[in-house]
Amino acid sequence: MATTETTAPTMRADARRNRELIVAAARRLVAEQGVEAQIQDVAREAGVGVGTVYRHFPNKEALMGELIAQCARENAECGREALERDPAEAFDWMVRTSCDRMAGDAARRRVWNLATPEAFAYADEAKREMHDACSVVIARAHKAGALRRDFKTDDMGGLMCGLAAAIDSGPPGGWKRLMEFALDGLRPR
Amino acid sequence: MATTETTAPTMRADARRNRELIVAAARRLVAEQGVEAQIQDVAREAGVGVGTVYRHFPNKEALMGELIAQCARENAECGREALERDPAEAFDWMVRTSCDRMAGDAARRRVWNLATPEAFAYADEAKREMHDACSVVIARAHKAGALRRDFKTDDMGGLMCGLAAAIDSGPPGGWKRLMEFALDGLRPR
Amino acid sequence: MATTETTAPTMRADARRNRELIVAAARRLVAEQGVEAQIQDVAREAGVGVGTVYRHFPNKEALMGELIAQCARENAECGREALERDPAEAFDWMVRTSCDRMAGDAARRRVWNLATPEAFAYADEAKREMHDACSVVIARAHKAGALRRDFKTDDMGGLMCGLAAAIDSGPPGGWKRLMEFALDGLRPR
Amino acid sequence: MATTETTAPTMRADARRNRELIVAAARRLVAEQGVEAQIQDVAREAGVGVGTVYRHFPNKEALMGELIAQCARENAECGREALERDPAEAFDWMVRTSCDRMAGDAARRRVWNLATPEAFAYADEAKREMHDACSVVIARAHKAGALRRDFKTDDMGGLMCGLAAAIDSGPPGGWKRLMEFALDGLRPR
DNA sequence: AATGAATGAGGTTTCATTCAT
DNA sequence: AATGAATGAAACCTCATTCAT
Repeated sequence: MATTETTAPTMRADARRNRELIVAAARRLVAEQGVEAQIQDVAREAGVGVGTVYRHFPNKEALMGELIAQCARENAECGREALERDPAEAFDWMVRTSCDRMAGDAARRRVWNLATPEAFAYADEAKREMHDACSVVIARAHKAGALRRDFKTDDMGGLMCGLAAAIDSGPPGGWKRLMEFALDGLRPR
Repeated sequence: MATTETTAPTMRADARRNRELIVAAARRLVAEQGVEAQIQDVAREAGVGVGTVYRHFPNKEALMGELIAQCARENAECGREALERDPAEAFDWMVRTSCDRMAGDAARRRVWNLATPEAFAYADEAKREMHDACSVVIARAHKAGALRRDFKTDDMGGLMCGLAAAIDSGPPGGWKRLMEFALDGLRPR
Repeated sequence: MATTETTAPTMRADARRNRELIVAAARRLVAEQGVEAQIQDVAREAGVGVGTVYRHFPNKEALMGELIAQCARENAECGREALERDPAEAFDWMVRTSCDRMAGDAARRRVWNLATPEAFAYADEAKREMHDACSVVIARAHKAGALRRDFKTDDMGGLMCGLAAAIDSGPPGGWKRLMEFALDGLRPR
Repeated sequence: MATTETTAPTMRADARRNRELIVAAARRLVAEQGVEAQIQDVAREAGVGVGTVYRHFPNKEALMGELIAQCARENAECGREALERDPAEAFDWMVRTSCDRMAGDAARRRVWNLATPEAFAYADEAKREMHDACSVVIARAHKAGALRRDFKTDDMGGLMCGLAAAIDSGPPGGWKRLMEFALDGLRPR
């Protein structure tokens, strides 16, 4: 489960702590400023030197990639949580919960629309994890007759990116209606 | 009537031509590289000097703002075109047509998710124009019973931003199904 | 004669002046500190901004390459001056004069032993010019019986690099005896 | 008699071994990359941590100084070996052998032209050792009439630096002719 | 004694903007 | 009005050195 991109269990305790501080700091700054956030500021916010950031991430793209990976993992977790619910409602719950969490965390939604392709490459494994988790929820929803059969797992990316963008634009809270419209559109006729 | 953002009729013919060349060049580069496109490159692509770019736009944000304004005006135009259609189908036609055009022109969709708030400020008037055009289409669609009454004009921004993001992510053409799902979701139950 | 690496005659007068100031400043600093000399310092020494250095040279290697090219051209010039002398003495004169000039200008000797291969690549044309000038001097010296026939033009590089290194090490002026020993060794037995 | 620069006999066996591993690693890397070689890489190549490098050498210059000292000692050794030969040929043998060994070991020649004065300061004792060994060979060669009387021990440095530079520049093996020219030049007329 | 994570000054390079020509 | 050379703050990244483990 732990990968090279993830906090390795073999890492020294203080190094692991620093790595987490860095990612958390980056996430906070990306929430405020988008991917324009600067490495110097990330370092200061994390309370470490720039060199420490570069010890953990070879360059800025890699750090952004880790942020994407983290958000992807959180979405995957959201999908896994959904598995404990009634298959007829799990898909809606997953989408609503993901949106709620994106609404409460600007980094979590901005990362999808702002990062470069290179940064995305660093998050490949996490994206697969997210994809896998969603595909189970979607399959069950199909079986329960709660989701249009022509909605495929590959559509999830576009859906969530779209909702992320919708949350970021428009007035606060205005996205909720849009999300419900989308969910309505996804239910079998 | 003419504002600083619009091509002033009092402008010398060659100046107006330069302005148009600059905006067109910027649009081409933004399509390729997003807002990271550099002024220097815009100038070269337009066949003018950087100084000329700055004669027409006080800074980069203003140029991006003009791009946003241009795209907003195109969407407004799309709304006005829709008025010539059956009110029951005009809204869907407007959304489908806008998406088609965004799909064929990366600048037209990226500009919404990448520009800074400052850049958006430069496009205020055009946004109002877009808003006005859409609100007529939406009002007629409501009256024709073709659109949920709880979909408001203010939701258009989020909808279009969301669809723009969906087009940019996911496989080519994959957005079409998502768009239809969204339109389905917007029809009265 | 003018190449892209050379001051182009089409360049604006002030730009050409700046370019020359930059190269001269770089040469002074390389004389003092070797290729470790910093671009910031070169800019300050030249009285221009860093950006101006980078407008004229894409990167540090290119600037060092221009220094190498300049020194190579000066050596070529030295070879051409030698052609006005008695072929029996021209080779010795060329070597002695080049060494004298290297001794009086640390950059002119250090550049050969300190620069990276990438920097050398920028000076290819100038090196060819130097090679061509030397080969004429050498051919005439061979014909005049003033130079061992087994000394080839391709040996010039090693000879001059060796003498440059010898000048830089050892006590001031001590290189002169070494140079004369070398010249003695190059005369036919 | 043992100095801080030399492997102290009081050093623990494993410490002495580490010191040797570090110097050997440094030499390998300097052969490849010159003095630009990084301490981090030296440590990895030696199979120790950076801290261990700094336990043995106060700073990078000191490590480079030890490399210079080592090469100087090897040259001194070469001089001592020459003492077992016919005084009439010993000088030539010493020069040829040193060049051969420099040709086969890039570090052994680069160290002379790339190191800083500070690094050289660390190698003072070894340089004296080299100087002493050479002066005996030279004195005997003078007595045997095999070497110009105006070639002094102090010229050895310049000669060897020059030959090192000549080996490094020019085509592989091309230096041999140059070296023989130089030796010819050093024989009494 | 050894390790390697952390530091941060300092390096190269970029690019929005200004201004002399 | 147009040009493009010049500017320099600020970005990213490196690496010799220190220090907690």
